[in-house]
Amino acid sequence: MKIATPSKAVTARLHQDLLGWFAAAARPLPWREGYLPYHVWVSEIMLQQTQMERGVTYFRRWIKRFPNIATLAAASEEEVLKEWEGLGYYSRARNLHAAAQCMVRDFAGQLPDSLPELLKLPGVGKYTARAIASIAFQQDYPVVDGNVERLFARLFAIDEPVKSPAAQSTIWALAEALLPSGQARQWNQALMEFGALLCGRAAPCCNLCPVTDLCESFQTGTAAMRPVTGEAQKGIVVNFVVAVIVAEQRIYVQQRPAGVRWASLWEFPGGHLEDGAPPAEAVIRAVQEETQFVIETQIPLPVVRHAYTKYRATLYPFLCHLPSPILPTLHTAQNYRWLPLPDLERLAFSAGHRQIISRLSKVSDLNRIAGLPE
DNA sequence: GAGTCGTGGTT
DNA sequence: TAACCAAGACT
Repeated sequence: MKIATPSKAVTARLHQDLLGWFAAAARPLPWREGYLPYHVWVSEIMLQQTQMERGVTYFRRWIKRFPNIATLAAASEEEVLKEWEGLGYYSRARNLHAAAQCMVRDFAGQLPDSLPELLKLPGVGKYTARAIASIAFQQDYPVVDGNVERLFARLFAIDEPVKSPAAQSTIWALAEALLPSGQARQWNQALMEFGALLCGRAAPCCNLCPVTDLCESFQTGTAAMRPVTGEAQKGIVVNFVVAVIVAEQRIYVQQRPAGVRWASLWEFPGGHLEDGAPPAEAVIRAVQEETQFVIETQIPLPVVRHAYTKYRATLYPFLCHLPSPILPTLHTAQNYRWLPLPDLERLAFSAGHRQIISRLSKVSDLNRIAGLPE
């Protein structure tokens, strides 16, 4: 598709109205208080595929725990993942950690300020590198995120899927052409903020929009049909059995290996549950295969639903214990621990397993079996 | 370049 | 409820 470069008059109107709107309506986000490069970088990584409100919550906690690049670089991976717990896409946290160590090693503990150097950092791609260069360092680079895609799809009536290579090429070219030199920090944020607050996905606030006279979708009544998206993806239903094994008042947890989903996070053992198979029997087999423990009793715990990426999982957790009074030792490459229930708070679990833990404290049988106070 | 990487909110 | 998706990156 071919979209004409906006005229000088249209460009000037957009600059005036969107920058003016942003000056009045910008949310007071924490990283906007001083635009410290470290703050801008962390916020951009956290906000990837993440809603603003959650991002801000995690950001405040993160900055308290890791106030600067040096403290982040010096932290352990386990500490980093614990701070990230619940936010998802955990490679972002590992990349943040690795990039901080890279900055200490190669850039005197500072964020590099050139686009090519930023692009070399793990976890920093086309969007994030330009966001940091423009917002933190006030360099003239445009950004295209989901907000800009949606806003441009409406303003310029882009009628093919915005994620398609052709549309991406068009949108980036428009972003280049529209960028007001010397104002990239405010302009890029203005586009994204406008997309988030006024030109949202579900309900574009056209009645409040200052540029409806320039908006091709508004003029043709197609704003609600933009942006065009690709094929819908169906969720895949999966079921798992999970064993909370208690012995000598401690609970068995193991660390997931590198390179898999939830890498380096902690979990309870278990396995896939075949359709129609009895969960109480499956959990015995799954635990024996994974740990060689032979579980003696299984008490069903509340079922947990956990959706992640394209999967919709149902977890069938069981409270289990071992016949032997001695904590078994494992000879596996996998890291594992036997811990009292309160100590599980210090480890990072996936959201599904964290849900199981949060319900454990309410299970009186656990208190009895584990010998904890009722 | 299509698939994969989480999670909670919204519709 | 099932599907969509929110300041994407990586393979």
